[in-house]
Amino acid sequence: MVTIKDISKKSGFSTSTVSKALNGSSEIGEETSELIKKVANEMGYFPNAAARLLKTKHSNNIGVLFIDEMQSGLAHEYFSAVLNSVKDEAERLGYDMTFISRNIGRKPMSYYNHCKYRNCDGVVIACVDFNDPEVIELIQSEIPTVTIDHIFNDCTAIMSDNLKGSSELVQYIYDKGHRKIAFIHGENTSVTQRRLSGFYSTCKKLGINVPNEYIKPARYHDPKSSGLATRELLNLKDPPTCIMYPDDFSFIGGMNEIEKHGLKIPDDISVAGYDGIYLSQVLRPQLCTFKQNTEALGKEAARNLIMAITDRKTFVPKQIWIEGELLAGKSVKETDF
Amino acid sequence: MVTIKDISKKSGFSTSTVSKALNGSSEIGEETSELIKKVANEMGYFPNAAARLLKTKHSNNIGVLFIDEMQSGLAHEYFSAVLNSVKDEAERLGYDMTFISRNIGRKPMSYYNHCKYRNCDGVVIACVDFNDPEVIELIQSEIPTVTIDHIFNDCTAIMSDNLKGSSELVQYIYDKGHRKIAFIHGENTSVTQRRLSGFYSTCKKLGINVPNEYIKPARYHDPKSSGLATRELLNLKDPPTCIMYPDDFSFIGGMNEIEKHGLKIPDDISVAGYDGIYLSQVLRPQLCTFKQNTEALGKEAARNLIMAITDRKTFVPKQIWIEGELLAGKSVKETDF
DNA sequence: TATTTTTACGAAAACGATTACGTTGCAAAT
DNA sequence: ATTTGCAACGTAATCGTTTTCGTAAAAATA
Repeated sequence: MVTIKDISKKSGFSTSTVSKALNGSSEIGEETSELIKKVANEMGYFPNAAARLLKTKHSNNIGVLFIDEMQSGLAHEYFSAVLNSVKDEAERLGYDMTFISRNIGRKPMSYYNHCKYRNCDGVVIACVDFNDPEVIELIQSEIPTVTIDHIFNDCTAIMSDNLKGSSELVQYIYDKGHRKIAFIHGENTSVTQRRLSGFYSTCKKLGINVPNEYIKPARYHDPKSSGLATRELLNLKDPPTCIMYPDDFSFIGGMNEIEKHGLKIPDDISVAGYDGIYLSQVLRPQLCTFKQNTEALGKEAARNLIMAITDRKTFVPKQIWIEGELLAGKSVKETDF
Repeated sequence: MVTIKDISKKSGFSTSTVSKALNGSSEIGEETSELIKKVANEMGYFPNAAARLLKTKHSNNIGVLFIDEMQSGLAHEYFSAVLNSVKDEAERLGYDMTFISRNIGRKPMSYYNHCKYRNCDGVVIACVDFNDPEVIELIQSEIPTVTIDHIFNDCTAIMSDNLKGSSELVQYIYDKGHRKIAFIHGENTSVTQRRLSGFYSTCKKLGINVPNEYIKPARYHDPKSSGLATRELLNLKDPPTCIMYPDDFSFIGGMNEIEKHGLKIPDDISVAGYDGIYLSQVLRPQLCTFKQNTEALGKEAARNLIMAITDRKTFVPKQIWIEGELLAGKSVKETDF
C-alpha cells in the first residue's frame, strides 16, 4: 500500500505538503501541487479511509436501519425500492451505505453504538419498530437521522402521503358507486394509522356510514392475516361491496380467500390495495391501488440526510411529503346504489 | 467519546494493559482484567473502528457489488432475496455489509480501489456485468471474493443449479405431453447460457426436435424484450404449444402479449418461467416455474466468504451448487400429441 | 540457594492521515 | 533601511488502537 509518506519521499516534499496538495489546498503552489499529484498517480496512491476517518471523523458513509417485523427484509418490495433509491442518490453524492445491525464481531451492540463504532455520518431509518427504545435512542442522539414514513420530534421525516392516498382511493371507490366499503387496516404503525384516518375522514365527508364490523384489524404486510379478515368480512350478513387492504402484498391473502368463496373480482366484489408494487399491476384483474413514489422518497431521504450532515449547524429538521398516484386498475367495478 | 486512555487513567493501568484486557488476552491477570472491564462498562466505552482498523487491517465489513444492467437494482426480486440472506448470515457472523460503488466522495474510483479504501475484508459479487474489466480486476485481486451465479478461476462461486432447473422444467413440460416447446433465452450471461444448455440437452435426450425459430433471444429480466419475442413466436406458421421464459419477471411481458393475441393461458398456450419469485405464485393461473433457493444461496455466499477471510491461507476456492425446486403451477396444460 | 522460566504488566512505536502552528524568503509598504 | 505581510512549505502533535519488546517479581526448577 502506497501512503503519503512514500509520495513524500519520492517527491521530496513533506507529508503535510503532500496531504494538502492532494486535498486541493490553496496553500500549496500550483507547480508543486501538480507535481505531487502526478507522483501520486504514478505510484497508484489512494487514501486510507481509516486513517483519514480517525482524524476527520467524517466517514462518508451512511447507515441504514432496515428491519421489519415480518422479516421480509429486502424482499419487502416497497422498502427495497425506497432503499435502492437512497443508495443511488447517496452514491451520487459520494456516500456509501452500510447496514446497521445489532451486533458487531459476534458481540451484541445497540444501534446507536453500532453507528458510532462505524462512524456513520448519518442514518436512514426505515421499516423498523419505531417504539423500540434502541431506535429512539438512536434518533435522539447527536447523529443526524432521517426517518421514512414516521414522524419524530426534531428529526427530518420523509413521508409518503398516506392520508391523501387512502383518501383518494375512497373517493375513487365512491365515485364508482360503492357505499359499503370495508377497510382492513394494518395494526400499530403510523403509516397504517394515517391510511385509516384518511379512510374515516373521507367517508365522513362523503356521508358514508361505516359500521364497526367493516373495520378489521390485520397485520401489516401479512397476507395470511388479511386473508382471515377477508373471510370474516365475506361472512357478514351484510357484506361490503368493496374491500380496501392495508397494502398490495396483504391483498394476496384476501385474493385467495375470495377465490375460495367462489367469488370473482370485480364482478362479485371489488377490492383495492396500497403501494402500487409491480405485482399489483400484473395481477388479473389489475389491482386498484395507490402507487407511492419510492424513487422520490429515497432520493429525498438521502439528500436531506446529507444536507443535515453537511450543514449540521444550520439544518433544521423538516417533514417532506411525497405524493403518490392513484392506479385505477380494474378491480373496482362500476356499480349502482 | 471515551477511549482506552480514559480507562487507563481511571483504572491506573496502562493503555496496553487495558487494550489486552478488553480483548481477552491471557496475558492479563484475571482480577485486573475484570476490574478493567468493569470500569470500561461504567464509562460506556466501546472501541473505535477506525483506530482499530488502522492497526489490524480487519474491518469486519464485507462489500457487495450489485449493479445490474437493467437498473432494477434492489428491486430485482431474486437478487434482493439473495442479498437479504447474505446480510442476515453476515450479521450473524459479526460482519457488516457495505455497498460498493464506483465513486467515493464525488471522486470516481474503481471497484477494487473502493474496496481497499473501505478496507473491506471481502466482497460478494452478484448481478453485475462479469465482463467488466473493473470487476475482473477486483476478482483477481488479493481481496477474497465470492461470486454468485458466475464461475471465475480461483474464485469461490455460489451457483444456483440452472442447468438442472431448466432440465427439470423441460422434462415436466414433456411429461405433460408437449412436443413443440419454444425457449426465450436471456442474452449474454452465464446464467442464461446454462438454462439454454439445460434446455437443449434435455430436448435432445427426449428426442424433441427444436427448430431454430423456436429459440428467441431476449434481454434478461426485461418484460418488453420477452414480449417482442413472444409476439414473433405466436405469429409463426407453426407456433409452439409451450413457451419457456428467461425468468418470471420477463414472463410478464409475454403474458401481456398473449393476452393481446386473445389467447388464454394455459388453454391456448402453455408457459413456464424461472426463479419462483413471489409474483409467479399469485398470478392466475399460477406460473409453472423453477424456484431458486435464494436463502441458501445468500447464506452460503456469506459463510464461504467469511471462511475465505478467516482461513485465508488454507481456504481453497470451490464451487457450490444450490438446488432448487420445481413449482408446477397451472400454466402448463396437459395435452395430447 | 542459584538459576531459569513464567506471569503480569508497562513503554513506546507503529498504523496513515490531517492540521495547528512555526519558519522561511521575498516583495511591498512605511 | 526597517518593518510588515504573505505565500509556500515544514515540524510535530494528534486521532484511538494494537503490538512488540522489555522488565520486574513470582514461581518453578536444578
